[in-house]
Amino acid sequence: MSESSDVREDASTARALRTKEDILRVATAEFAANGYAGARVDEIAARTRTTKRMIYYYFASKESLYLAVLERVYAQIRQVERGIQIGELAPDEALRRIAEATYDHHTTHQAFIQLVSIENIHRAEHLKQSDTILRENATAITLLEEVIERGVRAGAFRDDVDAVDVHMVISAYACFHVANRHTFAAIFDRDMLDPHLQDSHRRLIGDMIVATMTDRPGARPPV
Amino acid sequence: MSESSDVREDASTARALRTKEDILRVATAEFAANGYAGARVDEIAARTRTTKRMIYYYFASKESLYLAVLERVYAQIRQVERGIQIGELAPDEALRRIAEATYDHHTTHQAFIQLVSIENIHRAEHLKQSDTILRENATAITLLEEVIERGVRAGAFRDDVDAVDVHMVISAYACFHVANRHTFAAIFDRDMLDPHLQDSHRRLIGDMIVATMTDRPGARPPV
DNA sequence: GTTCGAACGTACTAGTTAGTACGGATCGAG
DNA sequence: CTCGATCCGTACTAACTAGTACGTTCGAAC
Repeated sequence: MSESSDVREDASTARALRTKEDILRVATAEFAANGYAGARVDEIAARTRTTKRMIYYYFASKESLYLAVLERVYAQIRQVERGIQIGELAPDEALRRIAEATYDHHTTHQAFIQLVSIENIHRAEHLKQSDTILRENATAITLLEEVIERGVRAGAFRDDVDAVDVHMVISAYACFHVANRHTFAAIFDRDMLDPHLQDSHRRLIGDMIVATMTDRPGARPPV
Repeated sequence: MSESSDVREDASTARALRTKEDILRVATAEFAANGYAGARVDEIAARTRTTKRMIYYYFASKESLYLAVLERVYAQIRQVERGIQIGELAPDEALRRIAEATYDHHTTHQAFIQLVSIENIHRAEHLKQSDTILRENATAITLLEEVIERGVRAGAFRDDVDAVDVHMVISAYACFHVANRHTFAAIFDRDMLDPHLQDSHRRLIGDMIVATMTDRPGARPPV
């Protein structure tokens, strides 16, 4: 019985999965583009190949749909973070690689950054409901901890800046490029995501984090 | 006629100004807390000492009110930027002072950062309507240009990072503390605005920008 | 071929929200 | 006093939007 039921479910589930994925893809774009309150369930439905009824069939409510969208994009960045290979790199080059991987992820996943901005406007009240995100998404830190530990032990890195601080600095830089792109471009007439600037901007965050960690503040000669 | 009318207007205007300021103050908090679409005009009205009718009397529409709020907070940061005194400071110390002033402004004006985030979600479409903001708010750059020029001429600063880049780095760091506070705290269990961290976080952005500008990338010995 | 449950579509509702019609208060001017 | 302009409050509406009632299709199992 369970076998036959599984077979039927497998077939149904395949269609259902496609439908759900279709909804999530469209919903991600709609929420990212308009915010939680500004997003329209009718608009999401219109852009899928299914109907609003199906959205509520699979996701129960606008809020649950939003949460599913959030978990999906956080799962994607977890994948990227786990895929960073630092191998035998020296601590400074490892830091640079981590910074560049974060920069590349954020600039190529703009919906993620927009959703994080939106979530912060709402004081992370939805994100706090997701055990998965809270449990799994701090893993970026363990890699950084190991690298920094190596650098400090070798006497190359300052020891008063920890892994969470470094992650904060890198994230801040990469997030800003995407999150504040439009106001920055309007006021300073420079598109931070202009492909012509991409290489130098990727290099800059590496320079910054390495220069900061290898510098001895106070021991520098005056300019 | 114009004189008497002015006198009457002065009296009326005083009351009117108080009412308008009251509305703007409350609207700033409401928009910052809930986003543009999530903000409720009725809620703003309820929190002022006046009524919804007055909001439409003075500001015509929800969108115009939002724009007025935006212009007000941008005017405030202009004031702070113009008040930064670098006097005879050496370029590196001047950079540090500018970074710390930006950091202090952003951490003490969280509504400003939230409104900028919201405005970016909406692709800066409202901000682009404000000639004042577009014309006046790039002035932060001129001070930085002068300082960097001095540092480069003295051979102390690298010359491939310009004033807009430096402003971007400083803003990114300061904005992130406020804008992403809630998701960061939820995931990494660290409140970036914790008063106990304030001093070291203020120092870190100074360290970073000075270390980056005084460093010669590539000329550093390997770790 | 009938049954059963999962997947789906149409048409609707209840509640909310931006915006307004209309009338009233206030106050200086003449 | 009373006129007129500015300032203000109450009560309403038109439009929108999340969510649902109800019916249909489809495919596998027996």
